[in-house]
Amino acid sequence: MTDASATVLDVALCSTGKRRQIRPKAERRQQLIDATIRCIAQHGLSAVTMQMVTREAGLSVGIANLHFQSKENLLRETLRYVAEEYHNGQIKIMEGADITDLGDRLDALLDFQLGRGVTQRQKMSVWFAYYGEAGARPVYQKIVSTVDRLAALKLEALFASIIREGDYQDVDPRELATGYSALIDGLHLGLLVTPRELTKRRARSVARDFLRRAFPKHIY
Amino acid sequence: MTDASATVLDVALCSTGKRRQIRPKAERRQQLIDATIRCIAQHGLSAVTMQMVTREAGLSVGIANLHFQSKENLLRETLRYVAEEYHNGQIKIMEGADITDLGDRLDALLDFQLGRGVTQRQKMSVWFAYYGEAGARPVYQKIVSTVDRLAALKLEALFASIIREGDYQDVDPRELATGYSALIDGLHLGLLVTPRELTKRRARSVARDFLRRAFPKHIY
DNA sequence: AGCAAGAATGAATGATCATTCATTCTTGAT
DNA sequence: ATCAAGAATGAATGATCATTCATTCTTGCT
Repeated sequence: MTDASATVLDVALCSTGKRRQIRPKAERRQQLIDATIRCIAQHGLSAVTMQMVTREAGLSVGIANLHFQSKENLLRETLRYVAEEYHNGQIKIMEGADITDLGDRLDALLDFQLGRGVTQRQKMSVWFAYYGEAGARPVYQKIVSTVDRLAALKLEALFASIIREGDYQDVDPRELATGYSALIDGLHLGLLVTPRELTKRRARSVARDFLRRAFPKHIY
Repeated sequence: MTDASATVLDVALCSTGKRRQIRPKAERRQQLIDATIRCIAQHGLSAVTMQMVTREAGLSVGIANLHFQSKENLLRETLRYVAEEYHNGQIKIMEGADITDLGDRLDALLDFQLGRGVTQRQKMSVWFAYYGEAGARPVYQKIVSTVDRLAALKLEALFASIIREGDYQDVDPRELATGYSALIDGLHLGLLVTPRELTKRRARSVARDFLRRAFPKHIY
């Protein structure tokens, strides 16, 4: 039996009993990005250290530089990941052929934007941590605005369809899309900073109100 | 003549030729807070150092700790200052006896919120830098939510008056106030992160649209 | 089994930062 | 003119951090 020696080795190698594992590059990258998200949410972007992230990931300090070359790179890729996840989700709903009714499509979008997945404190924290730095960091600004632009165009197109279908007068799709996006951003901010005063339920209701005022024939 | 010796001294003391000056405590504190705002806007909250702030203020490194005890304290007081400046401005408009027409009051509020003073990149950067950290720092959360609460109540009261005056049906002042505040926050965010796609002019127009849809008899 | 390739480790390094405090300077009262 | 009070300075300190790299370990191939 080799059990005894194996146990001793395991304990000596790591407090959690895990052995050193070799995994594909893509998997390690994702592990590190996930750990970074958790660290930013818990400690704030400005307090995140490489030691913190790698400990959170259950890996050694050297590995982050092996896969990302630098901290700046890791942070940049983390932002890209979160940004793309959010905007791909939106676009999937807006382009998806599975929903034919436009009112249902609006509902699905709202559910996604203010539903469980996105409004996790974790994701919102990351989101706004980067927004906070974007004013001083053109790199962040570029990532966010690039990915934002496409979603904005799709939303505008969806609104335009609804306006045509409902024959709404005096409604500009571009203006309305800008307003709706801003409203959602603002609600996310409220959910993050003043969770006591703004519940998810109320945030949904507020966003729905906005849409109902614009498209009364499609919402409710 | 003591001119020669004085000149030598001045040059030796400071590159700008200024002598060491003794100023009241309150004035130094404000100088440092102003310098902190500029530094956050230019370099981002996470890159701000004490050396950077004191150099920006034209003072020595030691003085920040003399007046604020610690960096954390300085950052906290800077947030408090920016938050109070914004919310006092709002409340002044909402309480001011100089404007009797409620529609005018709404206009004044909108002008303040999306006008020159507030939408300076500097102020917005600071604003969102702290929001970004608020998820992880209860202290920031508390400062913002405390000062936010009062403004939200006043806004709700203003909306309630307008609803009464215009006899608007199916409009909940609380819900609308939440929506409007979120919209303004979102527009600020857009102005900061994607200034190419969202101009101040368009932001104003979007906010005005929101209000017009809710209070058609009061706006335009 | 033995070996080469390269993934993973973590102690060591050097840089940067917040904070301290002995010293210098200014001001206003005597 | 002198002096005490305390405002201001900045070199020094110690802590923390990102990054490096010599070494160890794992995997898959022969």
